[in-house]
Amino acid sequence: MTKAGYHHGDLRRTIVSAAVEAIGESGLDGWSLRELARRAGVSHAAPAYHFGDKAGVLTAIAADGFGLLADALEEAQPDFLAAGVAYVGFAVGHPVHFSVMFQPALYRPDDETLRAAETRAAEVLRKGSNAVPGAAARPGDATLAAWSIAHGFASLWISGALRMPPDADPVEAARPVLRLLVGDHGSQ
Amino acid sequence: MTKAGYHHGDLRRTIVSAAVEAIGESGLDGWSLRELARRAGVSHAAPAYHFGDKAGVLTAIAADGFGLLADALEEAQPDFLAAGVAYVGFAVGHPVHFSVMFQPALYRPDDETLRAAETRAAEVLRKGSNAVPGAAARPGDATLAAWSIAHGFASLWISGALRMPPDADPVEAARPVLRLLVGDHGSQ
DNA sequence: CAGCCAACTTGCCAATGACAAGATATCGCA
DNA sequence: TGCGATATCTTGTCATTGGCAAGTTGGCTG
Repeated sequence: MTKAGYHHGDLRRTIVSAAVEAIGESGLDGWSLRELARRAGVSHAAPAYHFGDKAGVLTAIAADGFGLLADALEEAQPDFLAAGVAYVGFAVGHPVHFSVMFQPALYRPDDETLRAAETRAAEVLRKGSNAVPGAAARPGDATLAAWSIAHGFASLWISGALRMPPDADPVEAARPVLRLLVGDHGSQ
Repeated sequence: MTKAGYHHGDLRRTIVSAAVEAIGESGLDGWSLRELARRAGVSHAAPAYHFGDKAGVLTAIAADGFGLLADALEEAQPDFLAAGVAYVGFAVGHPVHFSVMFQPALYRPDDETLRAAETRAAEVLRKGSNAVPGAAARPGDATLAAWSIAHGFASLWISGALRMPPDADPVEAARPVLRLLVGDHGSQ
């Protein structure tokens, strides 16, 4: 609900973008509110007005992230394998959002905007998880397995633990891996 | 190679323990070198002598973590499902180590001690991964899948994203989930 | 045009990370 | 035993930061 056209225009969004960029460059604790203010050309306390503190900025990033993730997953429906691949694609494409999202200690998990996006993303996962072999017997486990393998692959890729060649395509690398769990059922 | 019996005795280990504890209480950026120094009863600059900076402390934590992980995995050999369960058990039992380990931006990935432990842990994964169905065709993918599902489950559990009841046992919850990938082959 | 309020700014303080220089205890060695 | 070398720790310092309080600006409304 940011009203555009004030002193700066849309400082809120500017700050979030700058934060994502800064974190991408210098890591999760290589940024400061004051640096964001400088980048945006405002005074050192301006960010605090919109976000309160650092956790506020990270809350906004996480909320954006869950929104983007939900979008990506919904677009891949109803092909569940494609949804898994999309999960990895989102994570690798937005590593800062992804990293923040799954460290709730960094932000305010009870934020309203955030929880809405979070719920939306979780729904897509639950809906499509019956494509996993053996899902009928224990549907909860199938959801967990699918979520886990996509999340794990994405996390490991981002962290660099997989030591892939720099030009490797994470999305194409993920597909055969996810297929080992989901099988060749493909859609539905 | 810390020689014990100096002024403090074993400040290096004391600081690492205090850091793990502090991070566990207040999160990854809720601690300071000065706080660790106070807890250990030394001057504010003492930690810097042993670790240089914050990244140095986190490097030590990550190295310890990879060592502990390698121990846990080796103990579970040759049952690959058990190794997966052990992976989750380590992560949930040492969430601070686990979180740090897979955020290389926080520490110095080229540290010697660290790389040794890291390599040892990676070896165990590679060795046992042929228990995954379809592993013969694409052994690399089977390793990735197994690592991903265990890593993903652990990460999601620690982050709280799974919204499990507080008394739930992560290790027992993981077993049927991992079995969906590994199958009932059990050992070797 | 008068007042109101959102959107900033200015000023401030304790805490921190990092560095430099000094102090001290232990150890090797004559 | 004594002495110097060295690892370990302390003291002092400085720029930077997060966060708070209080002031200011500029558009909007009635």
